[in-house]
Amino acid sequence: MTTPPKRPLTLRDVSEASGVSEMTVSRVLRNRDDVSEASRQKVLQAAKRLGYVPNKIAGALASQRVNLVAVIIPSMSNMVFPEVMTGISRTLEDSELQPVVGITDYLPEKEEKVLYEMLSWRPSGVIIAGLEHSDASRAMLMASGIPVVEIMDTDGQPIDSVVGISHRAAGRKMGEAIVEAGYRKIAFLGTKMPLDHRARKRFEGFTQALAKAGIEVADHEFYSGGSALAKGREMTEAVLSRTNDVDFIYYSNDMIGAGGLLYLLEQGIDVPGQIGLAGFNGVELLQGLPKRLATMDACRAEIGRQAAEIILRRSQSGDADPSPTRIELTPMISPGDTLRVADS
Amino acid sequence: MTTPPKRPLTLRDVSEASGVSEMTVSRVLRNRDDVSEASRQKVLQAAKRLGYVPNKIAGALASQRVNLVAVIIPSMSNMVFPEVMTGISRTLEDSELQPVVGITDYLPEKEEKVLYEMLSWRPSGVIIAGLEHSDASRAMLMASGIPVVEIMDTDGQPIDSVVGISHRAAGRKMGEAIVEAGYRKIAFLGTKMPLDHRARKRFEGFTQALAKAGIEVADHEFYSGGSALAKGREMTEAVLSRTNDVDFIYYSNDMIGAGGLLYLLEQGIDVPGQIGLAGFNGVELLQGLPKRLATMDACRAEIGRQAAEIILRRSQSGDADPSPTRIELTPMISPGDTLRVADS
DNA sequence: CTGAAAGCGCTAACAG
DNA sequence: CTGTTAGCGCTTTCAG
Repeated sequence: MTTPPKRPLTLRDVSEASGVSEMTVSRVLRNRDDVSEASRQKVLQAAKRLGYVPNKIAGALASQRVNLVAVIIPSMSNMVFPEVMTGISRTLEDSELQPVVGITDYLPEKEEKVLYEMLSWRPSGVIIAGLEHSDASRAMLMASGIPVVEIMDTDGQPIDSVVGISHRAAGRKMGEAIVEAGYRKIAFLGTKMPLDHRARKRFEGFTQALAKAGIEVADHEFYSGGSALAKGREMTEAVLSRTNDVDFIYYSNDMIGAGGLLYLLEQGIDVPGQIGLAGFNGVELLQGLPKRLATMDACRAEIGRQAAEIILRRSQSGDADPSPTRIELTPMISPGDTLRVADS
Repeated sequence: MTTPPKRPLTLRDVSEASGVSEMTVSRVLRNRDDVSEASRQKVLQAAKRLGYVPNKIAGALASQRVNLVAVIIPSMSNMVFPEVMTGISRTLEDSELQPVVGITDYLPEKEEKVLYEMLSWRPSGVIIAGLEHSDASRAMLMASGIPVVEIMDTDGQPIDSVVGISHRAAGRKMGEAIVEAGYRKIAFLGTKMPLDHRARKRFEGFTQALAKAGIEVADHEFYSGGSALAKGREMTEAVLSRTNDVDFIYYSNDMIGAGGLLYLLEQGIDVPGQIGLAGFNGVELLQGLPKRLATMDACRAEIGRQAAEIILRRSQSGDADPSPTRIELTPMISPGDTLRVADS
């Protein structure tokens, strides 16, 4: 609160201002209880008066401890990862650990770069989306010697721990439900993202389920970029004008599904009587649509929570090379109003 | 790539493995060009072989330079800040600087905590949303001695630089356009967020514009939490059932506006003939709705871009106490399909 | 309960 | 172009 300093304040400044040794100042500022109340007050007062903010860089170097958790995700603009983040933040909130986010845009090279950058800060753990990484990334993670939790997906070989759902199974399950409900001419609309492995796996599981019932995907279309809602609309129109008698459309995410739903209702098409619809994710947005789109909850917040929990546990309990954790959550179908209930 | 080390690797390890001095290794790893090609190759090879990742903690402490930009925003789940982030990331992308995000949930205490946390890492600059901060936060920012850019809002006294729009003017402008278009019984629906100062300022500007035309807000309602789309729907229904002959609804954000639009269309109400609508933000989502909601672009990406630009400029050019920058962008109204064009 | 000494792993600033 | 010498600001450790 005195005159703005050119040089940031140090412990020494607080020490001098309070007449207490640097060491004791350090103790007070770290909330250790082996300090007399008198010293504590003197220090706290001086620190506040000066506007001292500790230098974590120095602290971290000296203590070899960094209370940061690197969270590496593909995107922040599609509703799914923000929810994962919420789960992570909530559980880390009242611990020492703090999440730091890196975005990869679904690009392996960028993932590698971001990972390198993050690891160079020596975080206490890494939470990273997906099981597919470049060799270099895998090597870095293995060499880092810190807990690694791969999230979202369980279809593959984890490096260390993993928390997620089987997207293959999710796609299969939805495919089965659709077939069971009696739909037969089924189209698929999704993202043109060769690097979105989870969407791909859902598609694989889906076609597999149809195949088992002797059905082939009647039509499909992939998009990239632009407003997902608008794309869902356009693609739905395109498919319907191209292929006759489509009676179901499976969308790879809720947002394009919502676009399709709006389009069909506008056209006066009976949903789910004439055409059934389903998406994926269980986004909150769906609550506000004219009809609730059938979907499947991807357990996003829960995945975040559990992943953070693992890092937390490990960073506390000595971290004595515990065995990797594997958590596979089971997403449920919400039929909403756009998927006929199977007669049974 | 050798056996996983218990202790993280250091420069010294690379030095020994490559037979080059620590100092030269350091130079190579920082891409300095005052190293012979021979040494460079030896070092690079050894580093890659060992899987060495530099320790930025130590580097930062030694060099007194941290290439991090603290970005402090209220939320990540409402479409507006992710876009700001995109603007920031894009312009920082090919520089040394890296954004690190902190979330405040619109809570001043949390802002204070996050800010303290961030500043303790001694970043190269701070980009922070809004002009309203606790005294302690302002003090920290002023004492930090690093460039500070307050974003989104220009209605107030900045600490240092500022990039944004006048939300008061934005509300006023929309109010004027609505009145000019001939609407007279006007309702307002918004968030119940005493701490969302920008929404409040828009509301103030809005009522002010109406007042100038001798009009009072006919009805209003505020919500908090839940799916914005669903809330927009509910609130719109509530207002219409409570107040007769409302001919315009101004929503404090596009998401609830979209909910209202869907509801009105479902009810077979003529938009904008019988009731006009407008939101705020210019979110991409609107492209997929049955009608394009009238809105006003908040210039989110541009704000992010310019803010980052300021930090970048300052951190490069010696940072010789340059005068604060002030950038006020001017948002334009997009009438879309839900605001009658003024007869003129 | 308090303090002194010795680094943490790296880079600035010099000297070769 | 390369190496040496001092720290960066804090915490650990060990004596009081």
